[in-house]
Amino acid sequence: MTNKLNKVNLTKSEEDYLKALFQLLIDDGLATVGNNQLAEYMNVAPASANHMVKKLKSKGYVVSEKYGKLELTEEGAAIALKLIRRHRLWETFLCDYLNFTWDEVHEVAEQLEHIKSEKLVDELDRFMDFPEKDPHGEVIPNAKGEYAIVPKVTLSSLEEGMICKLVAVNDGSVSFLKYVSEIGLALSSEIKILEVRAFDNSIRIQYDERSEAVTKKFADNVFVHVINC
Amino acid sequence: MTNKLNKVNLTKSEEDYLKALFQLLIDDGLATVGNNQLAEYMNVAPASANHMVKKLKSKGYVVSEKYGKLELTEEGAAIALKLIRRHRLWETFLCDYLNFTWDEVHEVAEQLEHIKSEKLVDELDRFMDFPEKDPHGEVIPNAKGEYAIVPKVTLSSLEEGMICKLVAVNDGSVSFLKYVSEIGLALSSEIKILEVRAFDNSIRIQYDERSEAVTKKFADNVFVHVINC
DNA sequence: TTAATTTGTTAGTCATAACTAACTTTTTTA
DNA sequence: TAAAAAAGTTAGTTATGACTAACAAATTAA
Repeated sequence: MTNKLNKVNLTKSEEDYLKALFQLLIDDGLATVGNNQLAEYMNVAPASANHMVKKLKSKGYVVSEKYGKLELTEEGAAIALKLIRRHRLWETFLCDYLNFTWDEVHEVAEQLEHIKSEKLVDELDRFMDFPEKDPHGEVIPNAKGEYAIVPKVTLSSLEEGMICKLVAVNDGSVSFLKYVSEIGLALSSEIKILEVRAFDNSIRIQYDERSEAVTKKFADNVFVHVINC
Repeated sequence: MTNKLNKVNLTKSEEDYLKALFQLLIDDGLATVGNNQLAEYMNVAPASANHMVKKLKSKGYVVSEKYGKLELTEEGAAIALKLIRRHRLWETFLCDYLNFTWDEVHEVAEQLEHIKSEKLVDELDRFMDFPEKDPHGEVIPNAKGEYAIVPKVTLSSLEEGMICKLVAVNDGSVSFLKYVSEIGLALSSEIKILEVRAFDNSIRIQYDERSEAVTKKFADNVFVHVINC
């Protein structure tokens, strides 16, 4: 009630930051997100992100202590979810009705998601008969911001031929994290299971333009969303 | 060729000004447009318009002498036409597919027309099977910026029951212009012909919430686009 | 044709949102 | 645990596009 006025007319930038923070925190399943991480994700200098975080804190969308990690308030998360809903609905529209390909939609949807009109997006949703997933397989939140959380599964639980997306990595083991980045894996990497060796449960995966064999222990600590099976 | 780089990435504001100037010059059929007129149309202070005009001149979209009237270059007009095309296509889409009403479309189309993607608008055009007019009866320019110019007719040439839009007034007679504004008529006013009196050719017109009787001489100097007959 | 009005311009300010550079705090690691 | 590295912050600059206030030129009217 007190911050109803604040909600009106967020700038495109404010919206982008809230969405980015949401993606880092919830969608990519990271436990903590810091200022520099947000800056890197947004492709801006740390000072720029810091400035915006201050602003979003003063407006009640972000919470953090000085030198501490960032969190979204309920209001902040609600806005981010609204943007994600719009983004995914537009992507679906572009692919299904306007002959856009998988790789062309993102840039345009990034612009379309900022159009201010509740009616526009809800009518678009109705026009397409309330699709549940976007062209990348991501779940589209409904008008209330509700969406089915696709449970994260470990890479080790998949079978040959399945395709998945890396959404998180377990624990704070430095050597493990180093290993992950050294072999070129990153959040959002798309991974295909080429082969599961029965005798030791090691698996051969393909991602980007390379393939790599990893142990079960490694795969136990990699969380993915299944895209295709 | 030399200003190909300039063409890339106009800001939303630059686009808005070019479109406004086009509307004033060509669409509304005014002979000359000055800085303050542009400012008023854009709802900004004269200084703001002046500043932007300078910028657009330096980029080769506008031509004018100091203290002189404003004109668009071919490049400037082409950009304006592109925006008008986008605007009218989106308005058509909103009305025909997303259940928007006549009066709801404008504000949203104002936002949508700035989305940067040639493919988006051309595919939208194809999806709707290349509509020729928008919901307000305005002609939609094609992908090359070509459009049929609806000839301007005088108010005096219309018959009872016809509805039209005021798009221009003739000559520079001050008393006439004062008369026009004193009875509450303005550019874009929507006028219905209530009655044409045969004995002196005077006509009774209705617009906004009022009706007024005007002489043939008056009606000879008012140019309109016919909306409905 | 001079005075008044309108129109156009310039100068300086403000907010947004980016930047670099310098600095402080926290975390890591040697 | 002390030094190095990483992470976060602050201060000051830049560009865009608004604004007001003051002023100059052009047009209109007395």
